[in-house]
Amino acid sequence: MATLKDVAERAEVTVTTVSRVINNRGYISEQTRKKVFEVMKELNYQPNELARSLSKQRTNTIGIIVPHIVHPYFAKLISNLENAAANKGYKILLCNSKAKNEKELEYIEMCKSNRVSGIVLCSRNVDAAEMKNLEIPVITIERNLEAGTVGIECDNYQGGRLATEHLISCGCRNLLHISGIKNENMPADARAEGFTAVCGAHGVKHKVIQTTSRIYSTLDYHQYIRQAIEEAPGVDGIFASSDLIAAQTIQICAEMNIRIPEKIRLVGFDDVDIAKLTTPTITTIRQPVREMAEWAVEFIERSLNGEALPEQFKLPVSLVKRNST
Amino acid sequence: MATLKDVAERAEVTVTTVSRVINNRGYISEQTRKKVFEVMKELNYQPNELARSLSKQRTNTIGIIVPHIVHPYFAKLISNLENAAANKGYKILLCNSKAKNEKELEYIEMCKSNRVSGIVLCSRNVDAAEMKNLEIPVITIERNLEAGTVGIECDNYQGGRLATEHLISCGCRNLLHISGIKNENMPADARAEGFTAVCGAHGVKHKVIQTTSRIYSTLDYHQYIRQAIEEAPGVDGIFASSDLIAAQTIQICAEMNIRIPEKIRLVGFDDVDIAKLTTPTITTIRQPVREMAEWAVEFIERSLNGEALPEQFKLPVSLVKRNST
DNA sequence: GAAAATATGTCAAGCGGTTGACATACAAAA
DNA sequence: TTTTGTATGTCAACCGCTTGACATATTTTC
Repeated sequence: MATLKDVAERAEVTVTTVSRVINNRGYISEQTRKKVFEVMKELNYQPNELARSLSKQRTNTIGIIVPHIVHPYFAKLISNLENAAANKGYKILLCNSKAKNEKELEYIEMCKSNRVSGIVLCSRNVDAAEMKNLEIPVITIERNLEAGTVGIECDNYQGGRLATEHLISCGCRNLLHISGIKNENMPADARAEGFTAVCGAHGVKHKVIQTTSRIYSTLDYHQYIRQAIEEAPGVDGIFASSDLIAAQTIQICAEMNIRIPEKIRLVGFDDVDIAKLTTPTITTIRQPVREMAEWAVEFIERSLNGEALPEQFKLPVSLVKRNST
Repeated sequence: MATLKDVAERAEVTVTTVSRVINNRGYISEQTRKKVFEVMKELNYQPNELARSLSKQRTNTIGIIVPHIVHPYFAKLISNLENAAANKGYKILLCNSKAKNEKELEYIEMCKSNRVSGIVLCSRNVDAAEMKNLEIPVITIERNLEAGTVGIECDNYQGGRLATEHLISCGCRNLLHISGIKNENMPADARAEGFTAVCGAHGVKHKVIQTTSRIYSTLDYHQYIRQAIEEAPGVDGIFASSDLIAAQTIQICAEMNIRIPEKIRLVGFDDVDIAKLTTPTITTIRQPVREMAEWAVEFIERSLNGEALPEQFKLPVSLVKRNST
């Protein structure tokens, strides 16, 4: 492959001049600039980003660590992060931790080795202590981590409230909340709190059920949902902690011959594509994923500029009414 | 951050020795090795991959270019590619071309600048000529490209045949195929050919309908599917060219009060998660995505070793029976 | 006891760009 | 006429690591 030097020789200038053209520094005549660009095209030259990064001591790479890629929420998140990053000239190093602690750590090391500008951590929490001497900004999304990282999350509590209030306003009086993973100290736990609070305030019968991390790793909640419904006779409203769970709930209800929304009303969470692909479509709480992604990239940039960052950054959610309620 | 030199000084050896330890080259006593590792841990040292790559002239990075990330097929593909890559020590540079030609080209340049070991191109075809002087192995997945790249695809023709034969064996006599993008010369076109061939052989009434790339960019086929069904009265079997289209077909049928599988039997393509999340679940043609991803990585490695590669590599598909037929 | 294997060290070039310091032109402005 | 601004060139260090060449020990092995 052509190098800076090749370009310089061919254009009959010095490497310094070519470098000036590429980096837009110092004085360069329009003529020289043109000539250099011509030669670059001729030689099919592409500056070696490795060398540049090494020299400049920065990479414009953002590492993303997620526990799943096919999970529609993370797919959406990744997509939005890639987009936000690309808009600011960053590229994405994608890591799938498969919700395993050791893989997560490995990937963090990997990101570090590659001198990423920042890490967006969407995977479950490794020991926060591990993060301490990282020397790289870490932004978490919907994860608790504390140790000097920025935590971006949506207003989960409010989301729980909105969903529950909506169910109650639809006439439901016996609610079930199928929640995310137990014992993981996740921001999403607040969804259950919002749920419980509203049910309590309205004096509505309610029950919260939590999945295990074993289920999370396969993303197959069916058996679990069936059991939950069977053990909650008379339920007339379900608040699922993700659209994925909600979609599976629709299937179980179909199997059990329970009509949605006639017999049971259902609200999901996330507002990912799948909420629009089921029959009926899913009423859900919309996470502002695009904004969350944009802020993640923004915070990485700010951190690089030495600006102070918030410990926590919470974005508002909203209810999207569809056909499951 | 700590450097090789720091480690060497602290361990009271030379950088050469440390490098030998890290790269497992030459003679090193167990004692020295241990000492070096200790110091590395002490200093929280991570070798700078940029410098390594620059020096070694190879990166262990694979660029993936897809037209969509949230599309379940690509999400699955990305996930499998990441996994196959990680198993062989490669990392992933993720690029979302949004099905736009210019973005695709940009990303190819970007991959080149970053000296990726290879590019897995799942996006639509840029001008093949652009690929010629790339000096980087390019593997396409389900795309035609010719110009010295390896094309991995599943047996689309056979897939079309399997789906159609299945529908006919279920008793269907009036078939509709809702196909992928028109005028793009994609391997997936063979699905329609298989469909037509089998229908012809059985003397079954049939019709093929093609979507436009405008629809592909939003992934919302609803209107289009509705129109297709309305314009094909008496249809009793639909072969959709993706599970995503099949899922939307289920919704449209529900709206139109057409029961699946009683009135219309439906077969999808891909076998992605969504096929299991709809009601009814979708009978589909399974693409061996894992194998395709593994071969993609394998071919990149072989190319790096100077081994000759096939022009085309076709993998077998299979029918997965679910509840939509 | 000599050859071979093992275990380090020394030195320095190279990977491909970036960048600061400094020199040298020539033009336009004061 | 002197400044100042513009446009390049020259030189070389530096980013952090790899690697080949060569030297020098100490152990093993035959």
